Amino acid sequence: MTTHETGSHAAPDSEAADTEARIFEAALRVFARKGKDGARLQEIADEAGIHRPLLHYYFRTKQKLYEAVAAHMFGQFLDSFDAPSHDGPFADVLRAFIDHYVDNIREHQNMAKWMVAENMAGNPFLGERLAAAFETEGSPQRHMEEAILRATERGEIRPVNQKQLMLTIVSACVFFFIQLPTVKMLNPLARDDFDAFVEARKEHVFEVIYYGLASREEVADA
Amino acid sequence: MTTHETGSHAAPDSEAADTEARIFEAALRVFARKGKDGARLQEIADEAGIHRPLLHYYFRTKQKLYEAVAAHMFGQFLDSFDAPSHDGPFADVLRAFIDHYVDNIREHQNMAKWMVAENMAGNPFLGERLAAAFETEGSPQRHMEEAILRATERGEIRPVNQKQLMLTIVSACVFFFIQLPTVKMLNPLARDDFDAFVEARKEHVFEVIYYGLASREEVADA
DNA sequence: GTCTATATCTCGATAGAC
DNA sequence: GTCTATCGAGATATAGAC
Repeated sequence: MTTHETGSHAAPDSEAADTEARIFEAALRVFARKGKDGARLQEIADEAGIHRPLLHYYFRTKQKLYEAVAAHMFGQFLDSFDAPSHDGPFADVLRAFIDHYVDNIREHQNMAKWMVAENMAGNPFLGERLAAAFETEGSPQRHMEEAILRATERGEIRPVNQKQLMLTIVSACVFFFIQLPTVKMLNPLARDDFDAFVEARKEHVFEVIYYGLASREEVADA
Repeated sequence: MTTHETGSHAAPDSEAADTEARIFEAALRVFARKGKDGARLQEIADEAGIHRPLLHYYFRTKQKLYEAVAAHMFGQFLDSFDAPSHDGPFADVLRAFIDHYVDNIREHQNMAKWMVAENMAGNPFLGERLAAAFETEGSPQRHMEEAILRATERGEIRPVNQKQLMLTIVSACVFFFIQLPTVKMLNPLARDDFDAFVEARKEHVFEVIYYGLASREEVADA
């Protein structure tokens, strides 16, 4: 589930559906920025370009609006871990995962912020649901972890704790989106040409994680 | 500045200072969890075990309380990037930085959450101040970046963009603290023995970033 | 479906007794 | 320095005209 289902107020002429969608998208942004309690309905209404009472007309209460937003975000959250399942050289699998994952987060930055806000608030829901998904053998969320296990068993890569590695990859791919204002201050490329920065970041993350920093001769000695 | 300066209400018998400190520490936690707007004075008062009006007695307004908290957090924020300046083999410098940095964030998890909340809200302040610190030659915040540059110039490590690398190291060291509820659900060790998990994580981050994943023979070929 | 007006409630802040 | 009581502002929610 990645798209917001329009409610019972949908109109054929699409004007109403458009208003509802604009409210919903504004809510995605504001809830992501401020969290559930910090968000203000006035701010959502302003960003949607509508008057506040319309918000109640379409979603009745702040609680219900948040629930609709959270359900939407949660669908994107699970989808983001889907890795294309393929079984080539591990370098290719890793590169494809980083590419796919970073692109997904770039498209769903509000979801990433919402996920972080939920965890900072101490809410265990996301962890519980993700753990359940990871326990299901062959689930899309497990493809990457299984690829790591196969690669270590084959000796294709050196032995590594696959949970720690997943955490490192995800951290390197997500954290800079969460910290964008600071990243843009420290890195001119992120400010001037964000897409180019994102592509450079994908390449850097792949190279550091796959090859590491040590000069080749030094690693050969080790 | 890493400790909260007690206000003008300090009493010699330390009862008052104790109450003020308990309010302040509760405020650190609640503002970290919920952000400035999401935090409720009632929640802070409950966590401090006091009645709400006492909060106003010591800090007058929510705004002033937040400013005191933010000043405290900001001091910790700048301190966290201080790297012990030494010039041994890069492997040692990297290991020391990871060790120092992770220990610091473990001791100041509220600061890390606050930093993330500020960035998610779009506040440029942290980025501006950190950028200023990074531009000052020889500042403690720049020691690590300078160590990376020296190591690449010497051929001690392969060529790498030092800003991207700093971002990767910081991401790998901080993100799991921000995502603790999820990490604890996915990783039994993080739940059962958190300190052991943190030590294992330091080691993993060092090894992946320094040596990478590729098997030693494969890297020697590359 | 959208607007104006208003009711209701939560939260921040103050007054005053002790 | 701490409590009870209360005020006033700001936020959510509803009523009713158009």
